[in-house]
Amino acid sequence: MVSIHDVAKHCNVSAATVSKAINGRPDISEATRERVLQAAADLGYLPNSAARSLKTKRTYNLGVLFVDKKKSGLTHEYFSSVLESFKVEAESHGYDITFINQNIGLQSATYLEHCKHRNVDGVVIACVDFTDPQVLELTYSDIPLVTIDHIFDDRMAVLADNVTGLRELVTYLHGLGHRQIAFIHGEMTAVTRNRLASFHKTCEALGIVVPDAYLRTSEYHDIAGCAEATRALLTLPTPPTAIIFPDDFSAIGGRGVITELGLSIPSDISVAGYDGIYLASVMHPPMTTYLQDTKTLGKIAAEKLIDLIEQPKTTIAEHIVIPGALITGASAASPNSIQTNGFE
Amino acid sequence: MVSIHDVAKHCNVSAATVSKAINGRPDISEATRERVLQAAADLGYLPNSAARSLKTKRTYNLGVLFVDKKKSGLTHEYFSSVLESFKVEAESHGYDITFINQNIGLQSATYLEHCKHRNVDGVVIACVDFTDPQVLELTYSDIPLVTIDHIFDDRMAVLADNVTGLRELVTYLHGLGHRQIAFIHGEMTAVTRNRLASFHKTCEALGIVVPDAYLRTSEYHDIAGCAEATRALLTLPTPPTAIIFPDDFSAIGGRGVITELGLSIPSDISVAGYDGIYLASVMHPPMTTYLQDTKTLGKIAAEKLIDLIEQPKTTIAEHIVIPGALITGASAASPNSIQTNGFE
DNA sequence: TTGGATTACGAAAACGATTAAGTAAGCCAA
DNA sequence: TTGGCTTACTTAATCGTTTTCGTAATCCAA
Repeated sequence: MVSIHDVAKHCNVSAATVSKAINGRPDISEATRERVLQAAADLGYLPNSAARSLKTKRTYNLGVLFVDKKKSGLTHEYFSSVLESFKVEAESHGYDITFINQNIGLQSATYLEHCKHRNVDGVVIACVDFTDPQVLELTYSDIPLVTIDHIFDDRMAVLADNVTGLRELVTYLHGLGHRQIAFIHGEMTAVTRNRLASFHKTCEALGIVVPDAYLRTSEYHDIAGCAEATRALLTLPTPPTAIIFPDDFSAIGGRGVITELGLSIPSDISVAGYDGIYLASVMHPPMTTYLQDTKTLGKIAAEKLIDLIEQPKTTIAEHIVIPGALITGASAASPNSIQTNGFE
Repeated sequence: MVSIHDVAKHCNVSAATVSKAINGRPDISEATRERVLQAAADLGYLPNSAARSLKTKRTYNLGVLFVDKKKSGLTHEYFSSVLESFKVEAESHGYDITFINQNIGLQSATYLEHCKHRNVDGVVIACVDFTDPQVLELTYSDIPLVTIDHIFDDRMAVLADNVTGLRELVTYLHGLGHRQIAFIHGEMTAVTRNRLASFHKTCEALGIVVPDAYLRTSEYHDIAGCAEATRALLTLPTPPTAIIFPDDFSAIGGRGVITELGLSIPSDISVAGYDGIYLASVMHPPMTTYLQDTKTLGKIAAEKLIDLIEQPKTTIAEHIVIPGALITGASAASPNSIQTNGFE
């Protein structure tokens, strides 16, 4: 391990001078700066991040907190896509990414304790159970923080545009001729509330009547749950002609039940998902869905978090909504006469 | 920030005593240990990892290096699944995970330099281009290291059992009656060489003749490439009755072409993938594939890496092969007479 | 020539921990 | 009573940086 002192000795200067040269400080002559930098390169000097952050209180490490109900972890397609983009952006600003967990060494700790122990400069929170006391503790702390798809009053938040998403989906289905639209929504979170409100508002505006039985809950990413909810909808006296699922992934369950009951998509029933994950585009027929712009979501989250860290005075906590895009796949089409005759 | 000195003052002992109490050192009385621990808890003391690792040269951080050709990053389903399991295991041993990149702050650096700068205790390498000079530099260093699905002579390696995988797939297809089996394999890596060798060996043992035209290359995870290769196979004078794709994901491309040409799976042609990702099970018809045990792969990789770190003297670099399992989906069936009549 | 700026550097303290070495107190045996 | 062990601490150095402050040298204006 070659330290700053080795470089100093090699140049006949003090360690302080080396530090200044490396960090681009002004009170040093151009000649010595070059001499020092050359020596550092020759000796293979690398700054020790532990020593540096012990002094400066800055680690250039960003914590990532992600815990979903289904324990998908990194295999969650929507999240891993957001995270990948977050990571790329963070790295371009000189930050590294580390995962937050509930350990300090072999002892268990809260998320906040873990963050303090590791001295992360900031934290991004996504997809967690936002009612978890440990998550709340973290959001009440003074660590710079960005939440994804959730708003904590005065905290920075980056959100997918769920209101527009549901409006566009419903409007599109309505345009195809559907008047009996069911909505299987995820468990009650901020995201779900927005989607649900937008669903109702859009239906009302379009004059679509939504029977209570057309609304069902099934956890996000829960294939079995979505299958069950779909089965319930299809066995109603007047089943819907179109179903909107909680997300593309759980749609697998819903579509499975439809096929199993001998119905075909979209001639017998139309379906739509949410998220626009890759999977949705390769299903047969491809999913009509609302694409969430995960790339932008992750990038903006990183940018904003770094703003909070580097310009705390002038950065105000915003709630940034990232637009998505309607993807019209063949899973939705005009309802046939048999399907619609019992209604309207 | 409450430090060890604050706790010391609060207990009227020295900082050294606090450190010993916290770290379970023997030369301290049970009474003071308890007093110190209580005070630490009361004051909300948390050890500062930067200070600690500056002294001890141990960070309890594990670096993860993953860069695939397609820049999938975390969205790579196979890898993210391995990593998730790696992460869970590492955390249970008190280690955190951090990603390795080519930056030190805003300056660019090699992977090795990044590791040294951050003082990671060990590194896991997966899916990278193992001919990349920077990856080689890393493997020639003295950092504890585990590679996944690749062998660097004297380094620890954890590998999926590609030999058994291909043997089982070929044997299964042969058992269904196939004698014209094509293999679209990925770019030439250690993994590919193993699969290819096993493919040839098994075919030979079963008396299957493999025309050169039945072997094609298409990069892993490359849907378009796999589509093209499949198209080439299907336009041969005597097309194969079964095709093995590089992986489940790129199989999407191959299956697309088959459908596009008006053929149906498996009545006209059988297909098999590799990996056993979730996607494979939800395709219609579900993929016959070889499931890689990503969970075990990740877990063992973490265990072995930690062994290397904690018991360097007694841990020998092994090449551990993790068995997978044949998944028989409806994408493969007995070839019909039309398909086979031109041959055998 | 004097003295106030400016420039370029060094000395030393500090960050928060760990740990080798030193020591005071207590105990016990001879 | 003496001296050798233990036990339970403390002292002080150290890890590799950063940063404040001090200072010698140079310059320039009066």
